[in-house]
Amino acid sequence: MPEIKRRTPTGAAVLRQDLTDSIVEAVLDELAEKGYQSLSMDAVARRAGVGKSALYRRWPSKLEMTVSTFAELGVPTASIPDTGSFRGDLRAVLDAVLDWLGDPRIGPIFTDLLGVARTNESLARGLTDDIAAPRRALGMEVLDRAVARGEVPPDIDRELALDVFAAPVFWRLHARREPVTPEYLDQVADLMVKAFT
Amino acid sequence: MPEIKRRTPTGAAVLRQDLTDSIVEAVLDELAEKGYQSLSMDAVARRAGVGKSALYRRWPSKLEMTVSTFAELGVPTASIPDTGSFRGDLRAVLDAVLDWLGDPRIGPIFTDLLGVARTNESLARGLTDDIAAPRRALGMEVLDRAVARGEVPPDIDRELALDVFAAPVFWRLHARREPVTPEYLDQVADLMVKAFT
DNA sequence: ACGGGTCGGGACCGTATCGTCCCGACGACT
DNA sequence: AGTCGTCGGGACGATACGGTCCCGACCCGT
Repeated sequence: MPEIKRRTPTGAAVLRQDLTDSIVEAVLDELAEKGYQSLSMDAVARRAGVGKSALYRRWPSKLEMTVSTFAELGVPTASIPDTGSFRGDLRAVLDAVLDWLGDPRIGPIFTDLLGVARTNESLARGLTDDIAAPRRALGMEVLDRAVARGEVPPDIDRELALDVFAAPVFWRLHARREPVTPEYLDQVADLMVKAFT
Repeated sequence: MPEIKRRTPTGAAVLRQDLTDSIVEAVLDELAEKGYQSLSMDAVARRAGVGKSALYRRWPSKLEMTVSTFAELGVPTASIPDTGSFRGDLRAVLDAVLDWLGDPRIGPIFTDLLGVARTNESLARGLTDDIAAPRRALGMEVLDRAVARGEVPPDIDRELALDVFAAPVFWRLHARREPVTPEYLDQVADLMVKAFT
């Protein structure tokens, strides 16, 4: 008696977007749980409920799959609304940073990939170009507005300013592993306003 | 004709310190080059010029070897000298941070282990207790002195202050992968003085 | 003099992983 | 109606790695 193969109808002569989506989700979940190095292609396929072939039809390797998957997390960067004051804008920036780095998937993945990027140039470039750059652009707008309002001197070092905005949140969250509260962000905002105006 | 074994005289009934030392160096080198996950016990043994047995005579596993090795990097924490002013002390703190995080071996290893610590509680505790805590204590002294001098209000949030001291250096160096210059530290110090006094 | 523990070296085992290949079933486009 | 490329599934190969074990050589303290 032959083995009965029971399987739902599938596929056509084109990559199915819904499968691509669920693979991407599976990659992010695995990445968040295990980290890049411990992420296994079999586990991703299992989690996504697809065959391993489906993975290799889309990406040539684990690395390219990871990079391109994570890079898409960089896309949804909404502009920071003009709150009318530097203090208000800055606080909104900090919230946005926390939304991102504090996300239970994104934060850990980012921290993990930071370590991997060290020995992987293409991943490092992905982080810088696809992730960091668009976000820094948002902060830059805020600084420009503050200067235009006359709240901040025009000669400040913008790069430095962006560094000190984001760095404490990351540091506290993922290096010190302590929670970041709204009160913490309030304090950071107060400090920065004092430092930059 | 039997194989001729040529080997320098070795060992006695006690662990040889010189071997332990060269193993530790090999671990740090491998860690800096490959990261924890890609560090192989065979590679460490080869690099140190010892047998793999020598490793397992000293530590029960790769993880314990790594943690205890890296923890020793936390030892040499010289106190920050009293420069007479908050600005001066703070600048010295920033230099110390850069000395540590900017070290070509320590910085990369730290960044790497940050990612690994995420899924490894004992390594996370090692980082916090053996590495972070003693260093934060140094910064705390500086804050105490500044308060005693009357340069800084006594009610500031010390934890927050320490965060914003160290975070920018790490962020710039290992997240953004941009160099940190003395001028950069000068600017950070200026900002912090303005923010905290 | 001797025994216990270390030395380098290497064989070995179990396991995990990436990536390839093949299969029968299937569906959209020509 | 046919063709082409996808679908899940699984077998497979090659490789690498952590950890264990054993060996003969060696030396220090007793």
